[in-house]
Amino acid sequence: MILSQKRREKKAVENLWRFVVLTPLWSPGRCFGWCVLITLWIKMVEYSDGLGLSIRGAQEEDPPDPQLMRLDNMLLAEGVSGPEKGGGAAAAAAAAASGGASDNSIEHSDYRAKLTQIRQIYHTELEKYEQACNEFTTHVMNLLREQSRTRPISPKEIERMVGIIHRKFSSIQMQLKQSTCEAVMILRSRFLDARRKRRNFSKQATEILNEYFYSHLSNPYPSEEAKEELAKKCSITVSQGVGSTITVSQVSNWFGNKRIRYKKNIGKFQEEANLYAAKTAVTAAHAVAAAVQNSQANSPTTPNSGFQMKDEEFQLDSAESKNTLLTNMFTGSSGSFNLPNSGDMFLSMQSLNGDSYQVTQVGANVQSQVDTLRHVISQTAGYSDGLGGSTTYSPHSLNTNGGWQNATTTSSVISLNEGPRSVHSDTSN
DNA sequence: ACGTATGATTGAGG
DNA sequence: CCTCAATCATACGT
Repeated sequence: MILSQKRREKKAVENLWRFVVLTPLWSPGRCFGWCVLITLWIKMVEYSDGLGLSIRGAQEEDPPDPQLMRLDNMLLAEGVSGPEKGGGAAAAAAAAASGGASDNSIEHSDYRAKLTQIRQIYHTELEKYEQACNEFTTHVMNLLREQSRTRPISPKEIERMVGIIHRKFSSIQMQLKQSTCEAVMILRSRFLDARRKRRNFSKQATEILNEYFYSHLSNPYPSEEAKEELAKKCSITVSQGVGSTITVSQVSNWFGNKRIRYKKNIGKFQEEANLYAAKTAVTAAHAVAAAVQNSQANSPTTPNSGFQMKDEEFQLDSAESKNTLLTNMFTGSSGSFNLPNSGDMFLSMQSLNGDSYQVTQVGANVQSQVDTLRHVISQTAGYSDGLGGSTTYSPHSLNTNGGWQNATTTSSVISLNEGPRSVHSDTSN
């Protein structure tokens, strides 16, 4: 019941929004229309007065309209009708006051720009109305003066006319203020309700986040610092996108969604996992290659014939080719990955269909790099090394086995618990 | 136009 | 506060 009502309200607001957006707020046509109306009306009053008729009562004093006060207050609060500081500083202040100070500044700059636009329109229109009011007043005064030659016109009558005109114009002003208020409210709802303007993160940002996720698949709970760093990295790398700074809470949201969705069906994400594992593997491979070359200088017995992997080779589209590539890479089909067996490791490789396994023995002298490479092999994630990541945030739901997900996975996860020392690959240094 | 992907929100539970 | 789970609302690809 409550929910449906909520939805109805939402719909109503949406409809209102649509209406207002589709209706030009301060169209010249509207202004002109009002002016024409007023002219006609004044002429009518004039005429009726000339005939000695009275088409309206003479209530002179307006009590201060509470609604107008409200509108004024709101406009003042929003920084629309405030003192005119250059560049809409009041609007900026309003924007800063309404949200986090410097959190998503780019969004707010957009908001500010729109607000200043509204503000400008408001002020120009207000000025125009003022001017029109004055013009009308003088015009009517002239008319009355002319009429005073033919008939006596009391000062009270003039005063009354002026009062009428001013009232009329103030009602128009109220219209303007109302429209402005509506526009501001809509602007707020559009810009401050993040849900309404959901934007996908940039490719690079998701890449970074995915990279972190898949390289910390065993415990994808970034600490606060890690989140901050990720957020920073994402917003830095997003140089070309139309400003989407990613906040820490967005990173949290992202990881929350990712965990849930990854867990929901791992199969769907295997390809992605492979991809990102490959990516980290490539970077690690470069490091390994460098290490190999270094070691080659020391020990010339190490062959280095075929390990000239380029990044572009991983830009293949089909998962199969990626997988074969990886397989080749690790089975050493090019006859290259023969490092001195300083640290023995048995890595099992699960191909994408999950049936055929290839076991290859890889020895590496760089433990951390091997740990990175491990993710290529265990794309379904080593949930088993829960004791990794000593600094990572430990969630409440982390069970004693160390896995962040319950044992509901259907896939045959190959656990490779290589030891207590699980160095998390940290590509960011 | 429709289905999927995805960021954000909500509410429960700790 | 956090996370998870469900859900919403929009983006985006077809």
